[in-house]
Amino acid sequence: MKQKPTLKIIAKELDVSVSTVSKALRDSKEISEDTKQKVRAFAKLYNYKPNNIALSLKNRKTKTLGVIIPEIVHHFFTTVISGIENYANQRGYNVIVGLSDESFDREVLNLEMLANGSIDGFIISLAKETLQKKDYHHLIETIDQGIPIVMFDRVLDEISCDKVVVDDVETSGKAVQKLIDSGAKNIAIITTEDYVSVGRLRTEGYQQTLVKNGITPSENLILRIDDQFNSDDLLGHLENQMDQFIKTKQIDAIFAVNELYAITAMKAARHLGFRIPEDLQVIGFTDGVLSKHAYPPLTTVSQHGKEMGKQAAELLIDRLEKETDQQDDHYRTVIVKTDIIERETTQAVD
Amino acid sequence: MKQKPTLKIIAKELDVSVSTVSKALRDSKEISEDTKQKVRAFAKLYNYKPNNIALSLKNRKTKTLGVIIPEIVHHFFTTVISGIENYANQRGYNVIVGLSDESFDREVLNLEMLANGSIDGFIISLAKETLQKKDYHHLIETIDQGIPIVMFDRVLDEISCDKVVVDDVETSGKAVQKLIDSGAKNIAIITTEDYVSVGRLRTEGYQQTLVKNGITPSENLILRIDDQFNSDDLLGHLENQMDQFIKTKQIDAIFAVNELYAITAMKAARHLGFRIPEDLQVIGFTDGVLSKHAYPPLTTVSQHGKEMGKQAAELLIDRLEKETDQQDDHYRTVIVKTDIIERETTQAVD
DNA sequence: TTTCAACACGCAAACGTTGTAGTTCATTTA
DNA sequence: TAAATGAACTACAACGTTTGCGTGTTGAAA
Repeated sequence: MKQKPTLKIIAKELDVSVSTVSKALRDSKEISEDTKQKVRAFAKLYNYKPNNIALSLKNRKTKTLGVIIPEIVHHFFTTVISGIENYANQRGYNVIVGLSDESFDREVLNLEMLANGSIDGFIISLAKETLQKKDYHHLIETIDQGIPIVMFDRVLDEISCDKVVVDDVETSGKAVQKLIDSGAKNIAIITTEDYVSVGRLRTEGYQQTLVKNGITPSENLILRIDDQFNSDDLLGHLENQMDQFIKTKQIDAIFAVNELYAITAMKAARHLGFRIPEDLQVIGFTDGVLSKHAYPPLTTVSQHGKEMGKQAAELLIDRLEKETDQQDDHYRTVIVKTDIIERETTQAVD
Repeated sequence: MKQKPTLKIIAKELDVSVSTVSKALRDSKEISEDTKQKVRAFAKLYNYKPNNIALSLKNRKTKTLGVIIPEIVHHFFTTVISGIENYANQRGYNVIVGLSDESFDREVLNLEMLANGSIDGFIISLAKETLQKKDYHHLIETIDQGIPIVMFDRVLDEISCDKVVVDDVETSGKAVQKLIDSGAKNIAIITTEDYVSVGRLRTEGYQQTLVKNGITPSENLILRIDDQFNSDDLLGHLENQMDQFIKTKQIDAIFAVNELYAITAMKAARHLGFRIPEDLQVIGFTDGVLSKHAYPPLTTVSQHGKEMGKQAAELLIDRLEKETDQQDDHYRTVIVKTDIIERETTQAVD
């Protein structure tokens, strides 16, 4: 086990000073061509690579991004991560992931752990519990310390920082319009409780679009799922709620606020004897593996997670690298566009 | 924007030396109770937290694990990550993820970037390209430098290090046996090219089990998918191959080496008019979201990714923390158990 | 009064870098 | 020939910590 060479070791070996070695490797003109050659040869031979930690300490920047998400076994979030990683790597940054598990405390913990010098900035999507508690002190403190934050997907109007989102109300508008155009008359929405901003916004888009088409939205057709974070039998619970809902209402289309809800609703509907899309059309928000491979393949709106990740990383790194850190005022919110991916749970519009 | 307090700042403010502050905070008995009180109060007030980078430099350990995987939009790998994160956090470690994208070069790059002081050890699942090239110099060099590696899932016999795996041959044996017990006579396997060790091993298990049951394995019933890493229309390509295969053979059961293959095979079979499981039984390796929500829900063998992640992290941290780093000899390989999760693509055995 | 612990603290080095400010020596210039 | 120039290098400080050791002040024992 040969240990990592340092400047000091090379210096001793070559009988020059540490600074000479450092300068030689950085091709300073203070050093003679001769010496440079020697140093470079030696460095290559022993595979010298500067120690990142030492550099971080010296430069007061780590070239590392902290990404904090509620869940990692999750198609959308991983897509975003892959967008972040890709872009960040291109610009020479690494990525540390922290998982909040939808828990406020773990989110705070992660933020604090990483804020102590380990990273230069954060990309975060908030935990449900945080949204519910409305306790944002950790975010504010972090920003106060001069560590920039970029929020994505689950964002907060109350906090001023860069953000990357999808236009939730417009997008669900699109989806609902599609349903209407395909002949649906009684469109239900399956959504989350209102404290999840994206759920609320999507519900809003649903209602607005109905109104725009001369349909009066009825609370009756809104199913708000209370998913209690980690209920043991989440799936069964979900299916029950949907079953009850579909059975008792007179509906011919469902707009679901995420993939799981859409799939589960379809399952319940199928058990109840509905044919899809003939008797019941379905559109889901968020395009994941499930949708593509569902039976029948689910029409969804795609959030382009990879693009969101890329945008978030770009926003963050740009901010980190602009020297004049005085103009912290004008934060940007980038809205990434969405698309409806038509598969087989909707009727063709004629 | 108040900047992060350092020992130096506290020291100046309190008009004592830096060492006094440090010692006070670490509750050294060299410091008077009085001074300690003062320092602690001040530190709390200004929310002092020691700088991780400085600590890393001083202690020559970062308390950070590097995890390198081929892909992150992937149920199994994310499950493993969540197992790693959970356990690592408990023991005070952070996790940096690197994505190889199944590419050898990116794997090497990631390893090198992180090996320069950023992390204390690696947990890695090899890229397909690495497996194919059989070029392992980066792994060997890393270990040589004293940075421990734990491999999981896609591992290498040639490299001695800690490993976490599933007993692939035994497990697929179990699956095939289940198929036989449920009355299948002509069991096909859909697997990868042999350079992917897990594919090869699972094929082996398949063959052995057939033999054990007095059935002669036929090359004819083995479909080896050449998935060319990132073919554009991977899915269509896959479905075609499967369609051809199923159409031309006389089979009543399929054992697929991963979830995607299983799902796609089912899709193809359904189009060909097979009823599942009556005409064709299917078992997949790896239990993910797809399997659970497939139609019909897919019987699979579960790899318990979370447990694998936990084991890998434990192996790594234990090695990092045992001081006498002399006994590098006896590396451990932990085999995590698998289970067959029966859903609706197999017949009950009577 | 002298001596000596005990106490409470400061100094300096170290981790691996880099950049600024010297230092040395030989060569050119007036 | 003395002074100025410049090339090629070294020393030092700093980034934020921790820690072994040194040191000045006490109060008490001799």
